[in-house]
Amino acid sequence: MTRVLITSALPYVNGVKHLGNLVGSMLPADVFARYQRLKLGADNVLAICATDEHGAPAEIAALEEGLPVAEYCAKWHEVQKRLGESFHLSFDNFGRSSSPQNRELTQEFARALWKNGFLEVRTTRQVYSHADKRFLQDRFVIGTCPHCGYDRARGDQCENCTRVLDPTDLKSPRSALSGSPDIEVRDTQHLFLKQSEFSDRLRAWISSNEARWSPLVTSIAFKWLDEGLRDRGITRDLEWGVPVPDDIADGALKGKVFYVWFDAPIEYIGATREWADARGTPDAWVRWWRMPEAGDVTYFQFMGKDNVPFHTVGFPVTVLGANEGAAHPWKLVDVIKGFNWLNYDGGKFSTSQKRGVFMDQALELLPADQWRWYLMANAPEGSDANFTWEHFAGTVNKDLADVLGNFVNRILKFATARFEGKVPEEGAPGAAEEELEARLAALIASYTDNLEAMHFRKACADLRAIWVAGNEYVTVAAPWTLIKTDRAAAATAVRTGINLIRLIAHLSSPFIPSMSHAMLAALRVSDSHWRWTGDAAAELRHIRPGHVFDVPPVLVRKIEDAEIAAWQERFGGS
RNA sequence: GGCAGCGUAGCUCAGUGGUAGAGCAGGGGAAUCAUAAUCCCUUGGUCGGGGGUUCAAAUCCCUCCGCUGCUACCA
Repeated sequence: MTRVLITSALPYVNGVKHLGNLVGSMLPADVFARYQRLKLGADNVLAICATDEHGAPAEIAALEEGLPVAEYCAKWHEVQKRLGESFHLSFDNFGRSSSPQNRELTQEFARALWKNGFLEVRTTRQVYSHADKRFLQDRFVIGTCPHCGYDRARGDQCENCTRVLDPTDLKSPRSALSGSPDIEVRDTQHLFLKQSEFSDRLRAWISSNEARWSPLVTSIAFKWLDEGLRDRGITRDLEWGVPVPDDIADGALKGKVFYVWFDAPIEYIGATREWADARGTPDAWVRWWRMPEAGDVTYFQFMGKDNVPFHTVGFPVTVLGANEGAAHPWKLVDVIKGFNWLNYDGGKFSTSQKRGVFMDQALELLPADQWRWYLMANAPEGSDANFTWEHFAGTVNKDLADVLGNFVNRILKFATARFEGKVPEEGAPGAAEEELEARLAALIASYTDNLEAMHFRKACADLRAIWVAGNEYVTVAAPWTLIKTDRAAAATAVRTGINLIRLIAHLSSPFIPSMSHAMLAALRVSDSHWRWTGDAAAELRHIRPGHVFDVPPVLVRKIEDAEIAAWQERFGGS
């Protein structure tokens, strides 16, 4: 038996995520997980996500909201978890990087790296603010740019002249948090991960995956390797995070925490442990993550391109370094799927500027499936993609309402009017049905291949072609004409059409699970236990004559021009 | 500044050496079961400009223009 492990890049806990965040990792991970469950069975698939909760941004956002940081994170974790469920994201666990399980694992990884000699203590100089009683990250120090004189330049880069800066370059520096000039440069000690020692191994590993990963992922990874890996600080002078254990460096880093980027990917494992603990099988995580128990697992990671360096360099170094001399090495990722950006009407989605459409707002407008379909059919796979309201409405109306929704409606209404709401038994499949079966077999094969390759746009095009093939069949079979002269032939067309709805509902379920469920419910057919198949002929004979069904309300209502205009107005698109 | 990616039909995008493709929009036809929803056919592009390699270039190389991202303390 083969098993599949899927992780989505962790959304930062800092507020509601926008559609760009959704389509860049969580949504495709869910679609892929749903497909794999249909193929392998739910027990052989594990899909993991979590909120990424540590780091200075969470601390500062909590201050702004007037909440203790732990409460702040708990609150926004719940919000994100609920929104994910509302989007039908079917993660086996949506965890928290601040969990005790992740704390334990992060410390375990750090101890292994320390023991293996891949961590060292270095002294760095950092800005400390007396007023804020904390060390400031470079970008939280502001002052006058020495190059252009801009008086609100940040310590990492001047936004005015774009030059890269060091905080000590700034004239009249002050804290961006309190505005206080009472700051000083202090020595502080940090743990550094010796990434540079892994260059050759990483290059060989990435090269070996070049054929399977996309150019987006490999080109970013090679870029970092070509520029030369630098050792990376993995601790921070913060309160909120996983504490550095005292048994590393003889307690020299007491009171410091690990950098959010060190503990966040470890939460993939942490969230699996949370899952195992919650279901009362605390050892169940081992067979997904430790070799040789996880030898039959293929591990897929989904992420936006900003995350690729951390998943091709940072986390692999953590894993490889901890694995040296280990009896049960950690599972390394097999396939990385990266996404470009989804832009909003020509500009960037922006959390800080509230530009674009956010997950909670989207669901106020339309059901999740409409968004899921649009986003996946136009996923930013090959290059950055662009969201516009007109394109969105056009896609939803044409694909979901006209092609799919109307297909279901026209068959069930006709069958009810002419065959009393039961699957008719007369007639036998003929030329039209054979043609349909052959067409479906070819389309399903292509659809499956594209899902396997995680080519989601192409998979959506195939799925849509399957819906079109359904309409094509109905048009050719024309039961409304046959019913006048050959009731048995009309019955065959109706029976085939109803079975086709069932097959289409199952095939569509990874992308539009709610609509799929509604179709199957109307047919009074169960949506559990169905397995992925290319056997269209058998599927089209599944529902027996005499079976009773319902005509559901319109599956997808069309978006009206007035709504598009109103939404453009409300969200600021053109 | 450096690095990377992109620039293909009105729009959104496939296509990495062998006679330019899909969906939408536009045009024509068929059908009238259905959410006026469908199905078929079809118009439309000197593949950003220029130069080069090749029997052959959207595809490889150079250059210019435009857009985007990254640049290691953003997460």
